[in-house]
Amino acid sequence: MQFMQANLSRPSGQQLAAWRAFLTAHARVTERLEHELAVERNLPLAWYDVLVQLSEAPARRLRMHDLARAVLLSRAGLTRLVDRMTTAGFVERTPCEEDRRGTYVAMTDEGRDALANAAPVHLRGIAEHFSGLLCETETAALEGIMRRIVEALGGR
Amino acid sequence: MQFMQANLSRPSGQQLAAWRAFLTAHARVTERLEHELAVERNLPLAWYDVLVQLSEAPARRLRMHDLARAVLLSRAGLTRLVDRMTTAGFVERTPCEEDRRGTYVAMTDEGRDALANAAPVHLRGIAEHFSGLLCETETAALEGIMRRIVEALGGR
DNA sequence: AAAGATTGACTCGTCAATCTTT
DNA sequence: AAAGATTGACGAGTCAATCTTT
Repeated sequence: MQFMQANLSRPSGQQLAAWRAFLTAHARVTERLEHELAVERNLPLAWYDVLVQLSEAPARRLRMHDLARAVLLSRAGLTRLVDRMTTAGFVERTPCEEDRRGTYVAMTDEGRDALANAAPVHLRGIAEHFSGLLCETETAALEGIMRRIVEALGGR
Repeated sequence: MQFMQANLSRPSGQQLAAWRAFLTAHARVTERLEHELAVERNLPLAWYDVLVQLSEAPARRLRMHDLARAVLLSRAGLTRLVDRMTTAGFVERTPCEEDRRGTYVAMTDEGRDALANAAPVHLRGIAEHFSGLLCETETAALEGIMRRIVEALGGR
């Protein structure tokens, strides 16, 4: 049955084309969304992402470790990002009473406002450059494929 | 007919889920491929990308401007990248005779060898973490969707 | 010893300004 | 004046080492 086996170590031309299209689409869309948010609301996408994660967390706060996982950033990288966002007044650190090794990052009211202000721009961008281009079937199929890829990598 | 219109400025929950899955899948797959190439061949993905672009170009060379477009990097960023790759002996700059403002970047034999050495690792990674997880129909559908997205953004 | 977080040194990429050629 | 490319100053992220708490 060897002849029926897909080649596991060499993507076909068609498969490579899909891979490249995937990379290009991601790069173009994210750079566009990044640009729109920067120009219209003066907010980096990474900041927006942090604010979203905090807004969805219980009590609007998360520990550094959990926040780092959520935003796909190393712990060291997140420390710097939170430094900047603290200076800007969007978040604040509070010591973690039950485990004093930890630190909570909590969204301030100012951070809440910044998120509310930026969300329409970002959501409009997603609709315009991504989800608005797919029909319902495609959206569902795409999500399934992407989840499968994440899970195959041990997607926590 | 207003009630039949999709909401163009607010993605639905399903659409947002697809968007997030897309972002996560991209981040996880590229970080894995980057890591495999770094560990097994000591080659950054950006270097690999430059070598691939040059290998596909006529006479194995491209002008900085065209190379920058191909690898999704600013011109300034590419200047630094080519500096490093020149030091490593993988590419070399040659002045452009017909338009002396320009500079050609050409792949050296050493660069050719590095690419040949790294390609199996990278292609195996793509097969294992991406294309091997999709059936033929899905691959074609995905490519179509991604191309549509790129084109909607004015996909040069 | 191990986990959570931070810091220092370093790498990489970007913007704005500059230089050369057209 | 405009295009191609490079440079300086800077912003941002990573690794390894460090500090504190468990």
